[in-house]
Amino acid sequence: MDFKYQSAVTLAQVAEAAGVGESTVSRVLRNHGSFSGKTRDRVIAAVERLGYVPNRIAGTLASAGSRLVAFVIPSLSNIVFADVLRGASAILEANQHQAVFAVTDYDPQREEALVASMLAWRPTAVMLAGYEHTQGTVKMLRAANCRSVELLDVDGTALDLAVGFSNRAAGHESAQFLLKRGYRRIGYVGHDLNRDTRAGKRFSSFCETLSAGGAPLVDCEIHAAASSVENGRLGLEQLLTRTPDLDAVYFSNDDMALGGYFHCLARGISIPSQLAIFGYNGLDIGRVTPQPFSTIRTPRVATGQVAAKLVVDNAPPQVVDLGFQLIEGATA
Amino acid sequence: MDFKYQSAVTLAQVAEAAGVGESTVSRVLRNHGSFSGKTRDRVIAAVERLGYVPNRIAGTLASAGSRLVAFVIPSLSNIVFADVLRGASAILEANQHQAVFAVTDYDPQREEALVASMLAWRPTAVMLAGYEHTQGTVKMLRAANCRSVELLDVDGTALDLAVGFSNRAAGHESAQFLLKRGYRRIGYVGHDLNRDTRAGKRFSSFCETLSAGGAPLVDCEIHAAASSVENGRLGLEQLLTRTPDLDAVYFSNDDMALGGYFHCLARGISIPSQLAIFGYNGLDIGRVTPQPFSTIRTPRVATGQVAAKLVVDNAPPQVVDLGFQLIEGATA
DNA sequence: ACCAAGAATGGTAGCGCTACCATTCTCTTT
DNA sequence: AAAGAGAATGGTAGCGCTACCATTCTTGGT
Repeated sequence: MDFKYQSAVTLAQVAEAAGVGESTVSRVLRNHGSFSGKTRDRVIAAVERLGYVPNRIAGTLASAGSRLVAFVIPSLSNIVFADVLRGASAILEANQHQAVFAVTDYDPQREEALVASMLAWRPTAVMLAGYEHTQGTVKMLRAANCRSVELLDVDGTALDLAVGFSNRAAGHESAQFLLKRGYRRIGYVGHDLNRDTRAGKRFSSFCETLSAGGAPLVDCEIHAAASSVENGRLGLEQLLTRTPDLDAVYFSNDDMALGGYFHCLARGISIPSQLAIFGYNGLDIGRVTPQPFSTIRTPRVATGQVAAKLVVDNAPPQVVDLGFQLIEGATA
Repeated sequence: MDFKYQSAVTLAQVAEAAGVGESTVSRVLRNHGSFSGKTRDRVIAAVERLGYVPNRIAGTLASAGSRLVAFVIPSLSNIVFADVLRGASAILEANQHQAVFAVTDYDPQREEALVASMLAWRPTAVMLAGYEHTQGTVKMLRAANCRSVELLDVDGTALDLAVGFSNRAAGHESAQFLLKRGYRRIGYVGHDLNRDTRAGKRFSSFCETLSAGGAPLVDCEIHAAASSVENGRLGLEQLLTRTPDLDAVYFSNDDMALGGYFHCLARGISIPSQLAIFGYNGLDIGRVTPQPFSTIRTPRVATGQVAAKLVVDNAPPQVVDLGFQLIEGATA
């Protein structure tokens, strides 16, 4: 079987059809430089008649500006990244940039390989999740003459640009909130922390604050798998089997927390009197549950927007901390 | 401010550094054609020493094969498309293809504009949601020498390739199921059907089957907005305010149904004895709720995988119906 | 030692555009 | 009417690669 790409209509053909030079067509199409109204009309007419679609590959090669922005993200199922992508792609589109993406599955080695293959497209920028990258990734990014943006974290040293919020601070504030509400026997249900290092940062900071507050973490249940509602439910079930007398549980995120919430509903555990639940992310769904979730709302869409804005503006290296918002809710 | 793209290392420089010709470097890098082991080693060494990253832009222009697959999808927030993308991108990556995407927000005009800008990258294929496109989109796609895949629907005439399942059949089976279970006063809560035409197909087919079964739809509440858990909850609330004596409600999808489920939980409406709930999509979350959802599970990830496979194999035009699975659940 | 046949390599013409420079065509201005 | 400024246009050299062809080295067979 044979591939054949794209109608063979080229700029040269348009030029001939319109009876003008190639450079004139190029100028009209990019609306750059000067040309008369008549000429423009003839060019446009020829373009429409021939159904010409400019070849950006050639254009990019000639002008050294790909207007492509590469996203190398851990997962697509996780709404967090979908939100970031959504925020970013709106801004990028408005500025004639295009998003390309690849999924690492939280694997740093895959990240490295994917960054390499992305770089081959000479993107304007590469967007990555967090600060934890392989040496190879860092080296490539430094060598490449393109911007990089590290997303959803600000606890670390940025390569170039970074946009997000402090996961340490989030963990800290979550712990403080629970302590202030009087919970003392606190547990944790989480997913694979080696892979999701941002969740790991929240967790360790959470634990430190609890200890400092005189009520160190009582027990935790960590599934070595991706976060999901199901794992949250299973995790809480196992945690409570082992340690039934907890009065509050901190979840690695709202998906996990929702699973825990369902477990409580199913078992008739009343929230928050018998058991308090606290999550992370501030998903929309947590506002619609019978009891609104106590959680931390993160500016995910804004993270994408700001990141995209910095890139299209070619802003100088900087770290933008967008902060987060603690939602008191009714589950803790 | 000035952009500067990528280290200026070119294949020619690698060739010089390795003391071989350009074509030899190209052959080694693509592992195509013949060359000696010594030569390969010298080339590889030079590549590593210089930190050379091949320029795919130039490569594509020279070889007329972009290995880019464009996704023009309605939304990223909707897990459905994220699932499709996930399935597809795994297959594409394994075959050295790259996914590029753009979001239409369910607007056919935007779809047209985005398809045009995607075509400029001379993609191997363009992936679209459903069959409803503007004339302009269809014309471009026909003219362009690239494959197209219409996803998540098979009720219509495909442009080229199509992968999905029948939304009409889904609506039909949902109605039959509710009728068989003895529900007679059935309502519907949905989101914007003009935009999500696949939901529209399910709904109309659902209604037809109900009527044929002697229990025509009693009432419906349609929000002219995107589907969301929140709109599901609000929708059911309004529907029940107007028509309290329904015995079952069909939702446009599981997100909406989950909102309805939460409404019932909050109001103490017992499911399914007082009110039955039936959804669509078979989201994971519906398996973890205290009562598993009655719904139709759609092969979303598989849709992406199959679509990608057809594209990388350059399969002849065809429509692949992946079917779906009715989940009896406990909510209807 | 000689000759195919094939392996290994190098040279180079594009791919379709844009950037840059050269040229031609208006108009004022004096 | 001549000159100059600026608008409008065309020609063309690459951008960095790959495809193709030409050439040069190895082989093994006789």
